[in-house]
Amino acid sequence: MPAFTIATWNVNSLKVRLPQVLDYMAKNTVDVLCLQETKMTDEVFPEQAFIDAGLHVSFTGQKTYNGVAIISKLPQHDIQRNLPNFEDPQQRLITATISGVRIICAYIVNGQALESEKFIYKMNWLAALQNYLSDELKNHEKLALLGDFNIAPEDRDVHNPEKWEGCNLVSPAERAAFNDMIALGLVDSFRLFEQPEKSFSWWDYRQMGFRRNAGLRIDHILLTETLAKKCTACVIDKEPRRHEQPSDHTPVLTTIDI
DNA sequence: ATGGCAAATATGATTTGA
Repeated sequence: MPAFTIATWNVNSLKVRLPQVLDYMAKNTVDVLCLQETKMTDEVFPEQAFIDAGLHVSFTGQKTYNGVAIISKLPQHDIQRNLPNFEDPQQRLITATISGVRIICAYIVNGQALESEKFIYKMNWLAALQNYLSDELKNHEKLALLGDFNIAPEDRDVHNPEKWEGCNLVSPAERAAFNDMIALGLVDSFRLFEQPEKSFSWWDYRQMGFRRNAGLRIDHILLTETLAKKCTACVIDKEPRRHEQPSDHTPVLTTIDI
């Protein structure tokens, strides 16, 4: 059974990070890379750069904010942009089938603060995602949801849980939404394996967050039981975060025998 | 208690992110 590695990376502007993404695909055995926060319209998306590198790509974006893309070594089928059940000007989701695996790439809403309009939007968006997942699972036994969830599922996913208690990204309502996805039968692939203490996928640019390991684990790869059974590894690759001019997020990679 | 960094838009200061 060949190894199939899928990854997620919030690049915080693909314009700035394109060389790093191309370099990453060239130097790593990644079959599928889901990107978030491309921050560009489809008209200016660097599609040709990926094609020239022998890669397949699908994307949906907008000016300044949001935007998602899927990069893959093999062709993509049945590409779907946005949540079909949720009218949304913000470009936050793209789905494709690659090597028989349904890949959902999501940039879940940040939410800003619990009392804000943006938090209401976050919870509504999560409810629509839950419905969408429920539908997709009816048709796809092999499904993976990858992305920036903007949710730290447990206190051990937070560098300083006392200080963060009840805040946006860790609140009970958000964690309940995360657990609703688990209740659909999805598995957090990171927790299938022994992991180092204080493993995070995002670090604040300020106050030397990365050097102090003051981070959060908010980027996740969830798998259906069928894929989880054949999952052999999940790692956070901190190397790109050490790069000059890094994204504030670093890639998470999950390997499955398919 | 506050802002601190980075990117985009715009070309100075504001918004957003998490």
